[in-house]
Amino acid sequence: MDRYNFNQIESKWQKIWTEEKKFSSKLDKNKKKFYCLEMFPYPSGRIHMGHVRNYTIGDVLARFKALQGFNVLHPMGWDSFGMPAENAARQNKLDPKTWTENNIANMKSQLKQLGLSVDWDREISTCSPDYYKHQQQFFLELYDKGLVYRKEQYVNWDPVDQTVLANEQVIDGKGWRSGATVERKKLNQWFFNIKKFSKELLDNLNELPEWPNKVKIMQKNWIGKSFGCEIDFEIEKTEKNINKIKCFTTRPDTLFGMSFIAVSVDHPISEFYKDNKEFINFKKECNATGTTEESIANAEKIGFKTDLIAINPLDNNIKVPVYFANFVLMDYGLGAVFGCPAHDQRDLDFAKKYNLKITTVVTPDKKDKNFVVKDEAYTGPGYIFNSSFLNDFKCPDESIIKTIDYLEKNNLGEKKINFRLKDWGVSRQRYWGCPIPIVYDKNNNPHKVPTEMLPVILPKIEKLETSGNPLDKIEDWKNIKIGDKEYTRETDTLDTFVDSSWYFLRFCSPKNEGYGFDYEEINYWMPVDQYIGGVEHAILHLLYSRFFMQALSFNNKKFNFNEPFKGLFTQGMVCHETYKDQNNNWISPDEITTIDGKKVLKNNNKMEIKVGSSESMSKSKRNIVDPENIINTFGADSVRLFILSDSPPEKDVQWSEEGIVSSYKFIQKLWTLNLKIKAEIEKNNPEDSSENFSKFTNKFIEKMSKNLENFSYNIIIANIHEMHTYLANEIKNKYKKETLIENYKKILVCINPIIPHFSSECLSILGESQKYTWPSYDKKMLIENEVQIVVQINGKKRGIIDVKRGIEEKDLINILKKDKKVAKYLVGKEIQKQIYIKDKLINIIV
RNA sequence: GGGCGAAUGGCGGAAUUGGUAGACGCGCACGACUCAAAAUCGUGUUUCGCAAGAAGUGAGAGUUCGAUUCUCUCUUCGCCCA
Repeated sequence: MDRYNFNQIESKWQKIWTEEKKFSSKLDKNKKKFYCLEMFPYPSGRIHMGHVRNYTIGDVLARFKALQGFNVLHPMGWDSFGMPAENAARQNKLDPKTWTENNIANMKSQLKQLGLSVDWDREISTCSPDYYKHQQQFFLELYDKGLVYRKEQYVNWDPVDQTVLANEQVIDGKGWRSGATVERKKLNQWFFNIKKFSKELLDNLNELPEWPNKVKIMQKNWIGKSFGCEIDFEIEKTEKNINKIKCFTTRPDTLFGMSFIAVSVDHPISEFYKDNKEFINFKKECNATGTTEESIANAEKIGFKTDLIAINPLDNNIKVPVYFANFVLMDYGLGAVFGCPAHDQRDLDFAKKYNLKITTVVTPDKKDKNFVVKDEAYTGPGYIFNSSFLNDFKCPDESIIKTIDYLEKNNLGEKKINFRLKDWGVSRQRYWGCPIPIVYDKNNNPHKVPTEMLPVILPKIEKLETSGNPLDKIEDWKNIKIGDKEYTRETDTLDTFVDSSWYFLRFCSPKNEGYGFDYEEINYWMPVDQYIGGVEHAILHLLYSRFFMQALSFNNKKFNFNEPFKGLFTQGMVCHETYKDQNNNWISPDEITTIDGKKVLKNNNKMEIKVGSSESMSKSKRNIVDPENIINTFGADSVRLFILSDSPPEKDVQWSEEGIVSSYKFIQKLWTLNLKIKAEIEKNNPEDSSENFSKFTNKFIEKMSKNLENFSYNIIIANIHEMHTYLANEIKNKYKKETLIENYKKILVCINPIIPHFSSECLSILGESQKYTWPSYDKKMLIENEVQIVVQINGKKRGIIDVKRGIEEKDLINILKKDKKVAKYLVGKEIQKQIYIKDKLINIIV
């Protein structure tokens, strides 16, 4: 019998789709649109299984929606700026542009082999001036709106390489390349004022019901709304002319337990200590720890005692020292907090180290007025005591409100909502990124690059040095005359997260010249109906994109949507077993073969392999399977089928040899079935009773429709297996030609989103052009006349009986009394109670 | 330390609003075809038991006629934040 030649058939259909521009999309207001978007890839050179999974999930949905009659937008592009290109350039002496372009060409052909229904006419690449010129325009637009500003900010500084490091380049406090201890250094950098939209970004999460809860919670925590108040602490007179320190706190009710004030080393009052040698050393010590929140949290809490004394506004007799402390950050709240050691572990650690007073003011038990905190801060609920007028208030809810009321009435402080979210630093001291369209005059004042001089093109670079900021060294690019005035360019480039914060808008009108997008197009296509990608972008990328929409629509009423992604789906990772040889070296799956059920080294000595746990594919563990090899061996449809089959898409999936082989075999089986059906059609049987077949087809369509909507793709594969088993048997019943064609066509359309090449081929054999649409099903036909009723005696299953739909309880009992299997449990017993769920189940209590 | 989620055969995983636990696949076993193997096809496969039957969804309790599903306590694992 003929084998299914996937090679020939898949390339045939891919060619047809390309030539017919089957997936090109146009604005059409008479049609309902569906914007299906997967997170675009970084062009690293080769696609990996994670891409295969991501884009298969999206493609299934895009094809399904297209069959349902939606006007589908399903674009693809390249997130093509970023550090790997620079690193590769240094290693391979190839410039980042060429390296990136080669990679894109390569990955594009790999993606095309998967048979994705992508509109390639809309392809974009963020490193192309056609793209980033609009980004520069947006930057200036935001600048004009006051949403971009420049300020000094700490960065991770590698003193050997003379370069700024990203957080992930800092390993155990050392530079990843030089190994030098990383320092904190202040640099002038550009910021997007994302904090301004904290409230909107938080509140709008409620308008995103199609987002996973998990992601919404992560964003909520990241934005970090906290309710509290700002309190003015009077400072006792010194020669320093400091009258007050303002602190933010969420626990004003513990004010009577206060024993110190801690301020950031960058707090304005540090000006008064800038000549103090000990303070300078202390500040240096603080800066020696990295800039991540984690490193600061894990660092030992240290303080520098000032000569200042603060007075408790609720009780002027309580006077406490003021410290500079390493755990207070200037960019959170006001850069100053008061310490209440009894009810905050960090404050307690600090107080013990510096021998400060510990006053307990919250007791878990209202009657226990002797409760004393010693080694562990008490942060739970309870009642206030030792606190004058606050005594006996319930803590925290009641007591906090009462304290704030008091402070406000007496002008000592005010209620305040604070957000943890920090402004987005977008400057990167890198070459391979979007140039920032700013120039500086001789006094170092920033100016916008005039619109007519955009884009600021990234200059070609001959050789990338290992140290310093590359653009800073290209003198003839850096120095520029505008009119007759001389300027120097901004030599930092934009964070690549900026590139991906608006690409979904560009896809709507990728060739629009004057502006980043066309309003008519985006107002038709946006928002993205279904966005699909890895959960690792749950916070930054998604939050930045949401911010970008806020920023663009700030003082601009031309948008008819305000959130970019209506639906979000986060898929799981692709995992594989890990292997080690006897010497504990990682072994790649390619080097392994199975003999007598044991995994051994293929080539050398047939040495036995240790099989480890399944983990996400990574270079370091060598458990990577290359998609291109797999597609060439088994075909795209087999790969699509397998990557969807074993786990629900939102969970991790384990790649396995057996699995892909089994998918490949299944496609062969489907082909064999197809040939049998074809033969049966040709027989032209005279008559049949087609009711059962139609019922099956109806049910199949219903299941496929439902499971496609719900992303239950793994169940869909099971449904297709069941369909195969059913049809392989059913076609023996000599159906008429018309019956066979009608039902089989519908079934083939249903499997089209999953295995499009196979389905298209079979449909075309049946004479179908490509104009087919998603079949509808008849709800009436889903109802069976015969139903199976589960019979339980005392809650235990004792049998199943077939009866007519809609049978009455009395009649059912009578039948049961005669039923061999069930009757023996009823003989000589009295029925106390019976529960009947119509057409489903009866439970008899005896 | 806090938040979120998960735990079901040898394995991946199914199971509407609480109503037949183990769909489908992998693996394994047996059989057919074959000189033989591969491929293919068929049958079986939660555990204990010859069987009748009993037990069974991480552990323990609870609600219920009935719990994988709801509630509480605990254990382990994963992710995020600190």
